[in-house]
Amino acid sequence: MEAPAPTNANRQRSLAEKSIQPDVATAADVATAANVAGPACGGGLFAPHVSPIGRALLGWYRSGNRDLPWRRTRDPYAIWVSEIMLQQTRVEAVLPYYQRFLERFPTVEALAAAPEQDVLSAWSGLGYYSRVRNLHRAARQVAEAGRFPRTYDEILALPGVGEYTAAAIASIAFGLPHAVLDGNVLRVMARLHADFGDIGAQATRKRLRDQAQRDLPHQDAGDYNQALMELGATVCLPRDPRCLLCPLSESCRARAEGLQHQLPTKLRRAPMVAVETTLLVVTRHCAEISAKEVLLWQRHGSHRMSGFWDLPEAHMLPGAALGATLRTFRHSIMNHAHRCQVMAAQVEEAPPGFRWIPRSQLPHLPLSTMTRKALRDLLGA
DNA sequence: AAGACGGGGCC
DNA sequence: GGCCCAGTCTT
Repeated sequence: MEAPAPTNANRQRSLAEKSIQPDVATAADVATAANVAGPACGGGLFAPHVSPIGRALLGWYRSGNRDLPWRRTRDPYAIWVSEIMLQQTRVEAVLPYYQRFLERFPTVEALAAAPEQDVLSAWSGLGYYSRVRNLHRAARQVAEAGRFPRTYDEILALPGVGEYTAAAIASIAFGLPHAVLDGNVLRVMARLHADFGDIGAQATRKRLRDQAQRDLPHQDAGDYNQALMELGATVCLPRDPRCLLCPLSESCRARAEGLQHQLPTKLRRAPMVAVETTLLVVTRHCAEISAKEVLLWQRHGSHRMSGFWDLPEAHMLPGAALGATLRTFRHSIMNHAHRCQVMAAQVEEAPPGFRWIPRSQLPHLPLSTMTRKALRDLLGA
């Protein structure tokens, strides 16, 4: 019982928002409308109508789900942070970052007040760094406004918050009846309804979102959404659907026809591009501070990974004296497969745009993972 | 509608 | 090496 029953005010607000929902009226809508119209029903004396699928899903979810830190809070800020981190990122990858980030920036005001470099540094390694820049911007907006947005439309208006995240925050933090549509829900819905449409196409996504919305129990929107995602993450797996463990197997059309392995349909995909990269580790010993320094440059502007520090590539320092090859490694970024060669090098002085960074500073800087790999030996103790 | 945007884990 | 992941924003 971690989630308190939605208040009557919540239900009123939900109804008011129905107009922005593209779905058609369903039995669940009618049931909710009846509850709001009638006397307040405390303690679930008059249980609203819940579809068989919604009931099965909630029963399964509540009988045991993963104990995740963002499921232990009702703080909209904490839930918001978790949802941004979880965009295109696995739960296991998020866990170590989430706790640390919230300890460092425990409130939206703390995040708003923090310098950009600190925020980037706390996100460093998680990827998709525009997420954290938008999160930071949004935190400043919220702090400025003095209140956290409380409707789907207000939440959606925050930078970095799209339809998925707005529905997730609205339902999980505020109990509003908005179905989420993420990769998990897409897969579960495509199988459940044996829908062979390309899940990258808008028409298919709208169809599947409507299906998810149709079975959403308006009193338990947050748990329903999390149950659907939990099902996709632990049972309705991409390659190996565990239909024998699935609470929806009786209702699943793909399962009935033995098509679960052929769904969902995904069409487009960018071809990989091979890239040869030579990174230079240029060091010097600074007598003044009696420390080893390394030559780095910082990305600026609206380009990718703005604010991050990088090693120079060989073509950036045509005058450098190249030394030994320190190591080689592979690193893939999106559809670019880098083969990286790390070489020692020397320069007379730092060229324009470059700075000498003391080795002790490295752990506190925003560094891409490719740079971390190249600097492994200098980053260690 | 198509591209860009990180990184890691799995086969 | 390809696929997938609690997506969003910009052309």
